Amino acid sequence: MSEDREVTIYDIARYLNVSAATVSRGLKNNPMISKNTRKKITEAAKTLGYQSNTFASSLRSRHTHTLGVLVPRLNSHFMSSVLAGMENAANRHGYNLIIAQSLEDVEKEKRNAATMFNKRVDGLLISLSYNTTDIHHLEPFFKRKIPVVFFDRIYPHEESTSVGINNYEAAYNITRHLAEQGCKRIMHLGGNLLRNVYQERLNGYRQALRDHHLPVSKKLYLTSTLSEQAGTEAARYILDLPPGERPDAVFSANDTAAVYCMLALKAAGLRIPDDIAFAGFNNDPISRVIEPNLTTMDYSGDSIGNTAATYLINHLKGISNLYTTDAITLRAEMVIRASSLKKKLRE
Amino acid sequence: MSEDREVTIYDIARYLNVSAATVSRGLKNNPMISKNTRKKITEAAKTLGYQSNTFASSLRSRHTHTLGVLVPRLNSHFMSSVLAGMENAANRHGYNLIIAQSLEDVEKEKRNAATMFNKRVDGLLISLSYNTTDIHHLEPFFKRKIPVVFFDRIYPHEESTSVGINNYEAAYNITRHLAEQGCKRIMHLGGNLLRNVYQERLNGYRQALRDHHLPVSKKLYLTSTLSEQAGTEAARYILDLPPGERPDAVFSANDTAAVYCMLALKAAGLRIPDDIAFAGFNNDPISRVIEPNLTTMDYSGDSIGNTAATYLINHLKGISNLYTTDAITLRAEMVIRASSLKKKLRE
DNA sequence: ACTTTTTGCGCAATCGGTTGCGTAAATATC
DNA sequence: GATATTTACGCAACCGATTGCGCAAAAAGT
Repeated sequence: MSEDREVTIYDIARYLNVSAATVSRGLKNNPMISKNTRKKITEAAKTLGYQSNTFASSLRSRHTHTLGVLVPRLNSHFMSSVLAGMENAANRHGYNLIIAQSLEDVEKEKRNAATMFNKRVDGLLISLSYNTTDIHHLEPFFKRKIPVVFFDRIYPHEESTSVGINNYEAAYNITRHLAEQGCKRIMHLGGNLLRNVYQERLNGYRQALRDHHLPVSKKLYLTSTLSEQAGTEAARYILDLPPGERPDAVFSANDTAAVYCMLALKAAGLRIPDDIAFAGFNNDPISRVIEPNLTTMDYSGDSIGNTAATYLINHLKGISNLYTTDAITLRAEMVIRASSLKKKLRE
Repeated sequence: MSEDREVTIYDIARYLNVSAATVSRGLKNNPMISKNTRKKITEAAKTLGYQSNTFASSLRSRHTHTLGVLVPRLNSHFMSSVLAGMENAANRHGYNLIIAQSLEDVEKEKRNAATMFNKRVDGLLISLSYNTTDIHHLEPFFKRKIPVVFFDRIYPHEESTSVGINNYEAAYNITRHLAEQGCKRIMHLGGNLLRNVYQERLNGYRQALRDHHLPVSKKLYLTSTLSEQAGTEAARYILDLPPGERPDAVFSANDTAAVYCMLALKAAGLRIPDDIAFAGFNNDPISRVIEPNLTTMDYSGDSIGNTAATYLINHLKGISNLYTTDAITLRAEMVIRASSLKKKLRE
């Protein structure tokens, strides 16, 4: 009952007068063992209260059924959805997640990558920190052929796959939407260009402006961390602009900055969308609470997480091959809400 | 360089002409080994590209430096803050987190608890699912003296500690605040009473009503999952009430339900707070975006996570003893915002 | 009845560190 | 200079499961 020793396969073996090898095989339902013996083993395991020791197993079999997940921050709506999706997929396939956050710091990212490696995760799911410039720290994984899947904030690498959305197209479409609403001076709140997602959104935004013969001005482009504070500061920036140079629309690379910018502008008396239209990115819960509701890009963190994890697991199981796939692009959908619908087009 | 074998302590041992035991001790900075040898070992480890194998180590040393975290859902603002806090504390102390979600399902919670046990986590941090009625599934942990810390949704157990806030008091205070604003018919949107947090909030709410000689009516109490939809439905319920029986204030056990209830009521033409005041719980980001801003209970998920993890780790390190502490109660602070400030008291 | 194939299981090495105990050399003690 | 103590390290037995190989018994084939 409450012994202090662990119950091992040897105990089961002794109990049933078979060898530990047989028990080991029996527990894994190896067809090499007769159905009868297998049943006896499973029963004995239950009555003895056997609990398999995962690392004894891992040590020998050289896989851990564990995936490493390395993210910039855990506490954003998007990221927690991603994690939820990953956990779901992993759990469904009998994998576990060991999760760490870099807090946007390369050094911590490196340390975390090292621990993950030492823990011998079967695969790595990673979204890069703000200021990661190279991925030398992932070399150990590549060397040992431990599959790496990038998601959201990706880094092109020939031995790994990335999962995300078409940020260029999404940004292009959302900017075009603003243009079609009659906006002439469309501003962009962007993030760190080291990260593909922000670079691509900027590119899409710019191209859409050019295609609609709208000004691509440095005054209409701000780069920041896209935090609440950054949103508020962007509002300040806009209000300080000479009236003639003020944007009549803002496309923010995330919802947080958009919403806090809106709040500040509203407080200053600007009307949204009539004085200034708004569009965000992420479809964060706050985008459905702010008034007017925020037009945004909806792409499910859940499916990104799910897809990335499932894909990684399929590779591990040999069902698919990660090395032949460069990128998986998920659908992103524009959700048009009141914040970008100019009156003249409404009626 | 790119060999396929792993670099082990034996390789280092051979390289330096010492024994593997010495290498093992040297790598852990065991003072039994001379400083000189230790330095040589660390250097050799670096040049050979040695990476420790965590489970070989865990197998023998019987601890994994890994904490299991079992939560209902990953993707809520509160929970992701908790996780961020835990990850921080764990990382700081050299521990890792393996995280799983029960999706509010006891069965999944049981399965997850079992895997965590099999992975031999050094400790368990758990917040119970919606419909967990007992904690038999945690017995293996108690039996093997693996420390368990409950957080937020706790379960009294003499061999484990819980970390949370004083829900009774918080609910009492927030209800009193509404009463002091002159609200006479205060409604409560509550959660499943199986979970202490909701039971205690209900108790606090009721006691405050009694103390202020306000009606404690079943009509003014709704229990739900506190989801967005539940919030909207609560609004429907309120609107369907005969005008004389309508509440003039709502205290919701979370912000999500409060906000979606507010949105629906506003859409129906009610004015907040004049027709109906509102208070929530959690200080979720949406509470600062909804108009009017929502009065709520602020308690930091981050500190709950941090405290719970730190406490567990200190126990593991022998710094403190978990078995002597029953509960750790963190501070919760009422944040009064416009949603609960009645005009007459404003001026 | 005799060979061939299949089935069911055991032997023993192995995965990569950890650690109690033993011991030789170096240093201290008197 | 002999004994006591300390320092620094090696030996070898683990930790608990996995797995290639071998072998006997049972089943199938002729």
